Amino acid sequence: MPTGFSADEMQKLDDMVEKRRRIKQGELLFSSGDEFVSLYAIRVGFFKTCVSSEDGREQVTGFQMAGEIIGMDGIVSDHHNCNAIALEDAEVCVMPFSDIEHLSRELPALQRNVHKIMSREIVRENSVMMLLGNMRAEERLAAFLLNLVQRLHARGLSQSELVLRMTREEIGSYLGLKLETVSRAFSKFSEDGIIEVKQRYVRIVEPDALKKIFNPQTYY
Amino acid sequence: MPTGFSADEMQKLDDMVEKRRRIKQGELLFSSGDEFVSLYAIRVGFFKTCVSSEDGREQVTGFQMAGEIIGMDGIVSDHHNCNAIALEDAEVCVMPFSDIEHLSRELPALQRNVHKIMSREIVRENSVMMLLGNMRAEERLAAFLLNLVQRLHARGLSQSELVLRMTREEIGSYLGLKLETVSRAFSKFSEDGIIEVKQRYVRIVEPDALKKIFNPQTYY
DNA sequence: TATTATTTTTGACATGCATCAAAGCTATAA
DNA sequence: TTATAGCTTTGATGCATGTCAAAAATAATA
Repeated sequence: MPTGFSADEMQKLDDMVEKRRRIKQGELLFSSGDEFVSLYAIRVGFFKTCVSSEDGREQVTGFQMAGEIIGMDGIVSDHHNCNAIALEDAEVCVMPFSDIEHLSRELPALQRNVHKIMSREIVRENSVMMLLGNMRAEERLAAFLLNLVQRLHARGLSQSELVLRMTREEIGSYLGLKLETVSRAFSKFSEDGIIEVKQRYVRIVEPDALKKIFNPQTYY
Repeated sequence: MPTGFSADEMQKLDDMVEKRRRIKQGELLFSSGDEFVSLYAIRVGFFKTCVSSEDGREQVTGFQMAGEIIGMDGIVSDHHNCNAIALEDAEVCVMPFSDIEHLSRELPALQRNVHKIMSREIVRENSVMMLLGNMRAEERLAAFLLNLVQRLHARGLSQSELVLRMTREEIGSYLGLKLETVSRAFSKFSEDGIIEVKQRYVRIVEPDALKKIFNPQTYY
């Protein structure tokens, strides 16, 4: 959240985000069909969002970490359109959307922020579409790992080490691959000395090699 | 746009959308990297939006028709993040985003509308992710055709006949398929008597059969 | 009209990933 | 410790879609 607010304005923002909610690993923050009331700012923990078709196929649409906002899918129809599941014990700020709308009429900086957050999600989904539509398995996994460490690094964590919060199956669902294919791609990267993997722990040994796989052209 | 505005408010809305722009077939409304200034409401015509990776692969991220809003990808970074290309001669309303933000502070109904439009785009992209991640070629094409006629029907056009504004290759790019695969799926549907195809013209003979292909479970 | 370019269709073949299966590993509980 | 369940790895095989190629249909241009 940007700064530049007066004390009074800060107070109103604080009031809006005062309510907290804890979600244990495996529990739902919201699910498809729930009435939409609030956006959620993740304080601690890690989530996945997923949609499922009527015949039971599931698509993970994103992984969200601390500092990210979740729930914008619900605005259009006043009902949530996906499930949000905690991949580890988590805590969120509950931000009633009517409060957000009300307050952002007074605070242009907040208004702008809300717009940017939604636009960022649209742009993110655009690049997932590129990934799903055009990339091969190893490119997808490289893109996924690079994106994860980049976001973790932006939160002050390592840019070379990470602990995956999700299973191979969930990664596969996000990347449009089967879990076996994800596992094989991990093994391949490991054999090639690009990463070290031990279950959920991953260390990126050769980030440039990963980037080259993700985007061959830049390194012709 | 919803109603319920006063005469004064309607005037402000009118002022905001007064500027028009014509785009000929094949021309760009905006392209990736352009400074973001305005959203565009399509008055007439048909667009595609696409992103391209540095090594030249292209992904069509959507097809937009009259009455739809385009350009929200630009908000997050103040620069557009995709290309918008007219698939037929088109005309749009230019809506400066600063005006939209300013006015939506006064008009809650407008504010709500802007939020819904962005949320709708997020939800749409979620279902494209499902399509790209989980569905097979014929399911994708069935979903695509059903979505198109549904949107055309909502505009007062036929729910069984349509003229495609895009090539097989563009359909394929949107659906994560090669043009040959799209062509084969069209032929298959045609052989099975589900649709009639003649180049860009398509008539849906058996909508239920299409829905069944799109979503087998509902019809077990 | 003839000519050229673009788009679409169809066939033959190749391949990347899915599927099926089994074993190994890890974590949790008894 | 042993037992159980869940997750991951690896191998063998199959299939849906990609690739390559050529012809047909259509549209654009001279």
